[in-house]
Amino acid sequence: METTCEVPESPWDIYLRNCPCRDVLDLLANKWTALVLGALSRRPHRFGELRRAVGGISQKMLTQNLRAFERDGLVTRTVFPTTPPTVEYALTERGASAGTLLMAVSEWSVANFDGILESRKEYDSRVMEPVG
Amino acid sequence: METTCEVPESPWDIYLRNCPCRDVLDLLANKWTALVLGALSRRPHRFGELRRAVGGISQKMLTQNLRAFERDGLVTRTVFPTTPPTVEYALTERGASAGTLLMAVSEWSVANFDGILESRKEYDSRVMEPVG
DNA sequence: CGGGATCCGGTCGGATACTG
DNA sequence: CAGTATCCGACCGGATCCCG
Repeated sequence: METTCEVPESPWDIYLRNCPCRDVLDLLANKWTALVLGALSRRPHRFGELRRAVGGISQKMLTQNLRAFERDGLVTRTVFPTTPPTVEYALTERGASAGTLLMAVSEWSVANFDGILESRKEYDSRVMEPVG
Repeated sequence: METTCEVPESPWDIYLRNCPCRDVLDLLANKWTALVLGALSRRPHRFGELRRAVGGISQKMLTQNLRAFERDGLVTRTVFPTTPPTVEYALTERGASAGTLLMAVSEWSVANFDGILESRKEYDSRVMEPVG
């Protein structure tokens, strides 16, 4: 009874141009993935609830992401036959591990934002000024 | 003289629609970011060397990424006045911490690829078959 | 409420050609 | 070698309308 501890090494090399794993990396490296999985990491959400949690995401993109996540076994979609319909999205075990990883990325973005802003200011003044 | 240990909590909330931190998250959640920073995590690279290390990346995208990384203080760009010119890209401390994070994401993609493929097969047969 | 379908502009990103 | 510049197609993603 272990988790994903026993994956020694796959034959896949993600640095190779046609490695099929790129699909997965592209899914994770998506504009909304980190935020959606991050929100679901806290607790299961209903559709509209999730839409409100992730500020700025459109209904289309949320649907598209959730479908992809469901297909890849990252989230489960449960429909309760109420009126109006209630649909709950929750992370699978696999989705939870991805969520943990990506929440770290989100947190890194927040924690390093101020420093990055300063780097940008310094870079821009270095590149733009001389020519003036 | 501390590193980034003392960042208790920024006033930023990345789940808010107009949070400027989204810029940073978008940079990390880019198609090539994880692979480029991952390659640079091993050791500094010259341009062409890096291009070959990250299979499939075009010269344009590599340049674009490296410029953005340099601007945000993730990599340094060092030019040696040789003929032909030698340019070396290396991670800063900030870039190294981002690289560590993103390498975990790459490794997750590889480690979970097989399981995800099975999920897809099962999902597709469940969704496509019934209608025939 | 939880979507599907469609239209459409903007940007991503590859291919190519040229420079020092 | 290490780029810059340009063209251009693909698709990303928002807005809108509609349905059960």
